[in-house]
Amino acid sequence: MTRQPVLNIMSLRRMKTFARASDRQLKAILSEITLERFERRTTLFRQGDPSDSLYVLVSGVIKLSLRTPEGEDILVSLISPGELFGITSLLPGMQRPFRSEAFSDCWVGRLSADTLVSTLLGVPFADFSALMDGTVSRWFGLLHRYAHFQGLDLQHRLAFALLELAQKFGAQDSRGTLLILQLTHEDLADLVGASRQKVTEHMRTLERKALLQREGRRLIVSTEGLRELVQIED
Amino acid sequence: MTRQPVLNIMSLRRMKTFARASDRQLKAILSEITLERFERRTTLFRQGDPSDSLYVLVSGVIKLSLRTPEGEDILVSLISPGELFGITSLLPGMQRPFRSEAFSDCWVGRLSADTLVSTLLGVPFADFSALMDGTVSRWFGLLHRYAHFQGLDLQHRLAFALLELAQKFGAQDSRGTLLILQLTHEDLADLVGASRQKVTEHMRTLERKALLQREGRRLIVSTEGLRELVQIED
DNA sequence: GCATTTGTGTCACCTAGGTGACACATAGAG
DNA sequence: CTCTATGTGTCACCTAGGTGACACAAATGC
Repeated sequence: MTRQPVLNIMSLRRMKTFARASDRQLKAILSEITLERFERRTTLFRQGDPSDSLYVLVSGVIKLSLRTPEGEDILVSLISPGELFGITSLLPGMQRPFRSEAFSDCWVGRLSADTLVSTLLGVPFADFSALMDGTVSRWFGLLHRYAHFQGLDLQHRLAFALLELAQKFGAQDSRGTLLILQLTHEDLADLVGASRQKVTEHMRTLERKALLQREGRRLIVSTEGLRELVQIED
Repeated sequence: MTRQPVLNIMSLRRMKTFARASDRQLKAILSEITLERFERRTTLFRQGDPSDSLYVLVSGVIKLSLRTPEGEDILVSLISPGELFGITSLLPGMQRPFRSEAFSDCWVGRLSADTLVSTLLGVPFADFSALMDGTVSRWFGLLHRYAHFQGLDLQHRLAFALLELAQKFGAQDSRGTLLILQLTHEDLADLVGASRQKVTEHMRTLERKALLQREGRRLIVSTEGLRELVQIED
């Protein structure tokens, strides 16, 4: 087993996140970081774990990935030394969206998101976290969507997109969820990354399956039906 | 033209981002928000504009989209009332990554990211912004990558991925940029969303085009060459 | 109200890329 | 040094989905 690396003020300051911090702040942070070693191929956390702590990669490479219900693997990102990861811990009450595994032998520092934020900004974590939630969490949501879309066929991408839209722009209606939005098939195509024609075709088959009806150009979707469709393999 | 909507403490507090704020904070923010009207199909900002201000959608729907070099449109997100958008203004020195356009007639509040952060958190914007940059900006980068990957063929996705890796894990070498990373074709496939076999094939053609050489299982990429390859249509 | 533009439905055709199968190379483990 | 795992190269085949083309429907402007 390799010797534990030194983690001091100097080495912290070389990392982008800590470049601007004062010696006092870094000292405080250092005292809260736990160094841990992970051998190649061991996992740090898995999808669905509570997102409690934040990690700093000291040495090695970390792989963030996603396992689809179909058993396909999606490599979301490779983390290089100096980067922070496990960032969902900055948002309130999140679960880990990705699996994290040591791509090579790694040394990793672990600290609480709270410590980081309150030390660097001197602000209650809850306030910070709420602001993140109101702003930047959308990026995360979109990232999540795109990553999941990898290797889904059009049918399923469409179903997911419709569910998302129903959630955001849906009004309850006796026949299902009414989308208060005039989307053309072209818009949907741009959203799911497909051609206008194929979207038309698949929308018709969804209609035939009664997961979808139309009233003029307004859509009424059956959220239960769609959810069932996409969760068959979940 | 529709009557200008009222924007007051009550209406702000119904929005997720402002739910926790005090009356004093909201009052301060209100005094800094400028209400603007955008008719359907007009654009608020376009890709590449400086990311100076932050927007709150008061009514209507906003569309965030991306125009690929190939002329394809990618619909990244639809924003519903109450949401903040133009969030890149929270990161230092960003440009707008997406085009923003009124999908229906909209009322939009505009304020500076600085105002929001210093009012809600009472922290210098630069500090906040630096922390965001060190943490959450990765989400943004990934989102950007996935969005751009939409409708690119494997060849180009691979090229982009290799450039990204070269940037992150590359060491300068007489023959090009050496990747200090033992990636299998399977890993690359998981990264670009393709099958192992096709990745092998395309890697070989990249080798034949001399954009890539191998030394055992290490890769040496020609960043210039790859950049040229992907920018042909840029 | 009519004319023009914008959206929908449905073809037939074509190609990028998925899949399975196998031979060969290589690299760790013992 | 050898054996087994894992990775690479390359087939032939198949299918989801892109593309162009056109008819019809529905909005929208005037």
